[in-house]
Amino acid sequence: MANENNHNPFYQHNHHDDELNNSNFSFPQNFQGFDPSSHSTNFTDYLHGSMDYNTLSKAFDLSCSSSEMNISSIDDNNTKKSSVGISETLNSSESSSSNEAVIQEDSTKSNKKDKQPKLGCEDGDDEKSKKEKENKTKKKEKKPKEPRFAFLTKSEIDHLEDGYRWRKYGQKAVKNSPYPRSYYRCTSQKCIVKKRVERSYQDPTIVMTTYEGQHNHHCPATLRGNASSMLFSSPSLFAPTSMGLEQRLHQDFLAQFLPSYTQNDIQQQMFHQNLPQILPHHQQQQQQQQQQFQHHHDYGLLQDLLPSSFPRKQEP
DNA sequence: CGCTTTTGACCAGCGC
DNA sequence: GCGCTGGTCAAAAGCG
Repeated sequence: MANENNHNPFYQHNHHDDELNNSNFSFPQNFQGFDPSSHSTNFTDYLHGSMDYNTLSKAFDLSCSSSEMNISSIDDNNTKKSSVGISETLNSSESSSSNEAVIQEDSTKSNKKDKQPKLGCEDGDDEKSKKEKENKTKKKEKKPKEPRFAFLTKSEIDHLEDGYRWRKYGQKAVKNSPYPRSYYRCTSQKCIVKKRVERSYQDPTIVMTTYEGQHNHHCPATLRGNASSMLFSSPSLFAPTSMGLEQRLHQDFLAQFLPSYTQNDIQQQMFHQNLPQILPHHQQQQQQQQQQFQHHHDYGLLQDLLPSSFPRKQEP
């Protein structure tokens, strides 16, 4: 890979800029569970902050047929980078033809693993062989992956409130990390959105939240005018331009927001301004969370995770 | 009682 | 084919 930023573990620039989705970034090396050497990701999947997925989807105009952003589309046929690539978003097959219908939301086909109940435990070889046959036939149908967004959040709380209700359905130990990864599913009926939460083992103050899929319902806490949507409604960022996505993110998102907002600032805005009014039953929890957010403006660590060319917060 | 969390088992995909 | 790992299931336990 041609890379003019080899010195920076975070940044991988792809010079083949004819497709937006070639703007690849890797995860910081210090984030376990996302080995940057094997999991490349699009920067658009890797926004810093704690916006919920739908907000982002809207903000990025990430409708399934969006021809503009082409966010995180990676051809499943020719990537196969790893089994866990955080940004390996589906979009099987059609990518050669470009900008259209990029991120397909093929959840109907997808859930082959959601699943065969393993009812009636092992009735013998017949059952087993049946299952094996079924599995073989199913193996050929590749499960399209939902688009994913990952967030780094500096917080002492693993499971951050985002307005949706989640049910934890699994937890796994992360290789080489003392911190487990938790798996959550949206509790809303028929909503297939999932999220994973894990903590960096090198900087335990950083929580990585990965959203997968799109909510098919409104946020239980209808976040009117919340900070996240305000932040992401920047016309300059989301208006179609001839500028590459990476550049736009670079110039607009980071230049506008990061220098003036630490991640904690953003989160605190969200929680302070919106959620307590909308989620009275969660108020106590919110307040507890707010208290646990650190109020310092230690931006250094996050800066370290950013590409070296990104604008930096000015020291006073 | 209903919902959520915990946790061991299971499954699928990938690399060797 | 085998082993490893990530992801998911589902029974049991916990909780309000």
